[in-house]
Amino acid sequence: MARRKATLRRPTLDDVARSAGVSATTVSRVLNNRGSLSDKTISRVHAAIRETGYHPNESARTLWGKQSRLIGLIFPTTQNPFYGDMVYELERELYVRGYKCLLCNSSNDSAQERQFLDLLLANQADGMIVGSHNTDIQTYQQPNLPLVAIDRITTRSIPVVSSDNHQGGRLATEALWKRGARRIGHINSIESQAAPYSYERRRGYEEVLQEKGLEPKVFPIDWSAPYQGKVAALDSILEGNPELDGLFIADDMTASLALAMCRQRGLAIDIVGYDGSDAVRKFVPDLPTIVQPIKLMARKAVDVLTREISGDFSVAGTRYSLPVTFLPERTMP
Amino acid sequence: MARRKATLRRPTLDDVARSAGVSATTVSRVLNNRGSLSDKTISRVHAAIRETGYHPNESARTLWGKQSRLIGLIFPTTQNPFYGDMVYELERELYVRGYKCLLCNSSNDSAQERQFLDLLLANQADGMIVGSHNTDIQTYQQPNLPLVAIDRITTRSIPVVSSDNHQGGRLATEALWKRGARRIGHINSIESQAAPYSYERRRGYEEVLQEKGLEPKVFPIDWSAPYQGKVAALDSILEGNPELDGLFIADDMTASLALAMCRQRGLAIDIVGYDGSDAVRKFVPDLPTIVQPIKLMARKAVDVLTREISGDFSVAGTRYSLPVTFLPERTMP
DNA sequence: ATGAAAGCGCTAACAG
DNA sequence: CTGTTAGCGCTTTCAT
Repeated sequence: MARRKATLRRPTLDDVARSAGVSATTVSRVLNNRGSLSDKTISRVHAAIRETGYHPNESARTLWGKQSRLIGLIFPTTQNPFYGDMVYELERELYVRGYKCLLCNSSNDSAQERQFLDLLLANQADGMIVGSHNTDIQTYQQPNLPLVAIDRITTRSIPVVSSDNHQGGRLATEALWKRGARRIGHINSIESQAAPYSYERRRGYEEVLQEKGLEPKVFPIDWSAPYQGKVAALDSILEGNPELDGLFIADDMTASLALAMCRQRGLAIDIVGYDGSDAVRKFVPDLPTIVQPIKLMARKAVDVLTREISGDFSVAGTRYSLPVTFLPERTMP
Repeated sequence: MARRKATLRRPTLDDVARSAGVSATTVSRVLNNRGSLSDKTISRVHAAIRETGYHPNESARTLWGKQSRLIGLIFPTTQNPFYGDMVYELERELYVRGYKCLLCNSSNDSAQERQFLDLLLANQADGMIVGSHNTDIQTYQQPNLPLVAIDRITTRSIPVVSSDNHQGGRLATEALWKRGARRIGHINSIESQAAPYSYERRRGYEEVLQEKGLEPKVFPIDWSAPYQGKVAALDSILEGNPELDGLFIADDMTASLALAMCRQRGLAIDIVGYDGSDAVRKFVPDLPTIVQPIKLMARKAVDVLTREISGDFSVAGTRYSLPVTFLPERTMP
């Protein structure tokens, strides 16, 4: 069997039509506000709709050939506040444009990611927004598949929306300089786990130091290390470089930890982080950081996606780099 | 028009059938592994599927009467780390059981929430998991609508999964006592914005103080106040009650702010928060807190939901209270 | 072991 | 202004 039990059957157009004493077509017309209808019919149909508790069946609509108005959101995990923010803004932006979101937490696992792709294709998704890690997936190459990448995926032909990482690196470093730091170090992820554009933050940092005639000092750290490991790594940096009076740390998580450590150890090192998610700003308001324009990025991503959906693929391969800002720590009065 | 342009048309069962030289029925059988097929046919169909780049159309399947395997997740916002965690765990748990998630950020707006309900009904969602705020929505009363609430909604007939708020209040207060505090205050939300079960945290707190023969001191705070307002409110509490040496604050966000303020002001007040989301533990590892078992709650919610989906509504109205734990601050070596 | 045909709920030509 | 009819892609009797 498998057929929905009759008792659970939801009312259909026909049910409404019968109840209103008109044809299904007429009901459909009322629902879609198409053609010309008499006021009497309209109100009768509306009454019948309310009576029967009718809800249009989107599957049938989609099947007929319309858009599904379904967008896949593929991100590592909403557990990460940055992605939590991004997914939130994307969903909001898509909602007002009449799209709904299928949430796909890929855990940065390429097998999982591939499964989601199939799933989305099978569900007739009109498009996808991807902020997941894997660059090597062929499936993304499907022609005519509306797709936008957030800060990842360097494949030509896929438009990318990201924050201006280079400018972010510059801003962070300049802020540290302006605030008086002269021995400014930079902590970033180890190469293997670097986001494709992460090195640009570093480039911004190095540029500014060069302009000031200072020596860059870059320290790679394993970002996925457990707490103890991170503390140890930071400790060795701090102890091995007692001259440091400023640190640009390319990730708020690590930056907040470093901030706490410096406090506890009585080190006067000025620290600037990166990301500026809502959570960081609330939980660690005393951490100066570079804020990514998450809302803007979401809006731009949706703009580009909808343009693709409407058949305009001229955006293919374009990269949109959105402006970041420096947010100083909040002072407690 | 409206019809998908021919060039964008995705391959259908018929396309595969033609390419494999069999009937659509046979292809369907291969896909669903039903009936008896010859090995030759099977492999030929598989080849054709690969060749044509075929993906089964879920809309058609759903339309035919099967389940949509779609679950609606209605939560205020994934921007909040607690919901970010919860939504992540729910999605993961549902995924392994073959369900997909439609993400609905309701912003605690009841109009928005109602719209999502319609949307989910229209999209043939098999069920919903709701962690949003509004208790007064009639639509949730739909009979035979598989629905589980997380920590909200007190309507009889809807099963609720929550953490053991009463026990959490007890644990927090007992921890403070054990760590030496004797003048223990409690900060909670003002009544109007209280989550339905939030008062239970307070009850736990009051109980323990009573057992110890101490006087409870409860301070209500506007949780949605902006930074400055919250600082002011906390300040007036701290200044007005200099005898305090312990504070149980029913929300990590406020707790972390209070922690920072006490530090800056040199006040030796032991603070315990509530929630223990992944983000808090990473950003504010030095905040002792009561950890809600988010993963467990997600699993339980999905358990209950799937039971409802399979027609077993005996869980209606049941409340599942899951155990919380006290997590001390991480010490920096 | 395979195919033909009917129908899920909806929409859009085409009539009237 | 409204109804009739066909068909979207798929699954399943019912034949063969």
